[in-house]
Amino acid sequence: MISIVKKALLRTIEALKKDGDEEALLLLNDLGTIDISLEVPKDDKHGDFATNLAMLVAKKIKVRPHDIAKNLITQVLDINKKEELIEKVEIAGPGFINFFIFKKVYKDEMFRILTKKEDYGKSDIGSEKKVRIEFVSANPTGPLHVGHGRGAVIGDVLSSIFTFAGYDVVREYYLNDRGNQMNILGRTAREWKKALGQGEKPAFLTKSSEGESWYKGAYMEDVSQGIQTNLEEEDFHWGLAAADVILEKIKNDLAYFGVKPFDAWLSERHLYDSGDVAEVVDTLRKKGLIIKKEGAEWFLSSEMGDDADRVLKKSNGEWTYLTADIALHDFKFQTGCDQVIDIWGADHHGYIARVKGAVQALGHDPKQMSVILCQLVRLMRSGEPVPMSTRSGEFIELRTIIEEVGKDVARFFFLMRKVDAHLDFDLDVAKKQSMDNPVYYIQYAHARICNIESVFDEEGLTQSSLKDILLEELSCKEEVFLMKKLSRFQEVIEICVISQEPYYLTVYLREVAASFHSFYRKCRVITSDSEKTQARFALARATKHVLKNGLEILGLSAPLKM
RNA sequence: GCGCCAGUAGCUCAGCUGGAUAGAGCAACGGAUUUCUAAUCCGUAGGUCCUAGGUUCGAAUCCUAGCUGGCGUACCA
Repeated sequence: MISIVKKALLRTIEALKKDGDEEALLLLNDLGTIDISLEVPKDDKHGDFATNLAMLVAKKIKVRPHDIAKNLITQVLDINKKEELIEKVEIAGPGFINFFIFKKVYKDEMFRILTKKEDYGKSDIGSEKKVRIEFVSANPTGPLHVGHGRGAVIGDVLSSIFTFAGYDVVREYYLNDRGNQMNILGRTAREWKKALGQGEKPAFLTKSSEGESWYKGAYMEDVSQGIQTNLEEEDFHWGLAAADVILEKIKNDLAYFGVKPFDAWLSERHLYDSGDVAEVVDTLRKKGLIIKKEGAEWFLSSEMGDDADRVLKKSNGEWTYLTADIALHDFKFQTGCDQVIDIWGADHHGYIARVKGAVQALGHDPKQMSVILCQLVRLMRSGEPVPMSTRSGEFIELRTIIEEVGKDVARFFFLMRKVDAHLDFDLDVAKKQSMDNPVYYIQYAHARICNIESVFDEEGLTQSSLKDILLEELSCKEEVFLMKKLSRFQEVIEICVISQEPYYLTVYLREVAASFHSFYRKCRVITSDSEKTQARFALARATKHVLKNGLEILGLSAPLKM
């Protein structure tokens, strides 16, 4: 929708260029550097779209904005009048250009919705492009908790949005399945097994264990029961066995949360076994980016924009996690994708510079890699934060939260703030069925439309074909507003892709629902006036498609009844 | 010390790349239901946009300094 107007503007500028107008040429040159911005004004007196183009250009070429705007709009009108797109253009305020679109354009868009249905809003901005999105990647040493939930939903929804926008998306999960934590996990599991054999709890739970690490969570009891490994086996094998059990649980919890299945499970252990790690270290060494110092091997990441060098190989001969992460990202780029997106918790932000530095050092374009940092989540109950720590085992599982408030509410809570905003997950609010909980508001709009449809059928009515629906029947403020709102769906999807931020879709769906509820109260759909009924019914059904497509992307149910 | 995120209505937060009179929900107050679902709608009230400077036609938005809160800054994972 918005792109149609933008194209009209660009065509106008092209036409100006052909006229050889000197001023226009200057303008055109500047437009190379200025991105044409078209916004939907808050006040509809300012038209359907507005641009501040003239003011931006005026600044550069020192001509009065008003003159530039005037020049532009005569051309715009000339060129676009016959297309029945732009009805009127005005100059307002300090130099805004306001565009008024023919109402028919919105009606056409409504018909497009009714024709395309579940495909409406799909975009081709991602066609021929491949993107890898890594998310969750929680260590297989414990169940998912609330913080993982946010990353899981953001990654899941972002993947869906990219898919909807035409991208070839690989959803991936990276598994830290080696290293010391596997030993600790294995040791913990075996102690549990031993203790349970004697009908006791393991000793490390009660006595203070100086210098020894354990996973103290109660879940380890169940985990160890699911393991059939011989007690004589070493810690690491116990660790792998335990990790398998835990990973199974993680997968179950993710499915329960409505996260679509992952396309790729990447294993840290595999990166070592395949020789990938040795290879990237070798490459970096050949480039002179690895030095020995204080008994360890350091990656000179400070030469690649990081603020310090980082250890790859510790003085005890073990590799750090960063080393495998470098190999991991090298692998991602080797698969030939256009974009690599990682979703991490905000507590990992110090990691970005060193991984990007390594990516660059290995000859890839760091601009093709982006890291989305999810700010941390604070779980609140009765106005108090609930304390959490994975190691000590004091935390609330994601599954518990979903059981308590429901999948839709839990997902929506994570989606209703921007990813970089701190989030308080208030359990008391989540359980209320009020406007603190807007997921119901959106779903209710959908359910209402479904109900209208069944009444429509019960009354024995049949839908007219689209060409017989009269635009004039949709003329009140609420109807027009809703039509305009619906027509922005695809644009919103594209904004979500560009900003890598699913949040805008939730805001948009809430606006669609609000526009619908206002329309519903003001305009009765099924009446004795059959032409009005047909027109309004078409509008309601179009609304349903947009709501349903949006809810589907967010992984929320679209109930027929509430 | 350094870095990241934040500070906007009583509460929770929007405010997109600098734009027109700073918005929404909750809470408060007043109204709407013989009607396709009131989990709804309409209205009223509510503001030192943390502070101080700066940039310009124009700043909640950008820059600088400071204050407050959260997180990070490991040869942890």
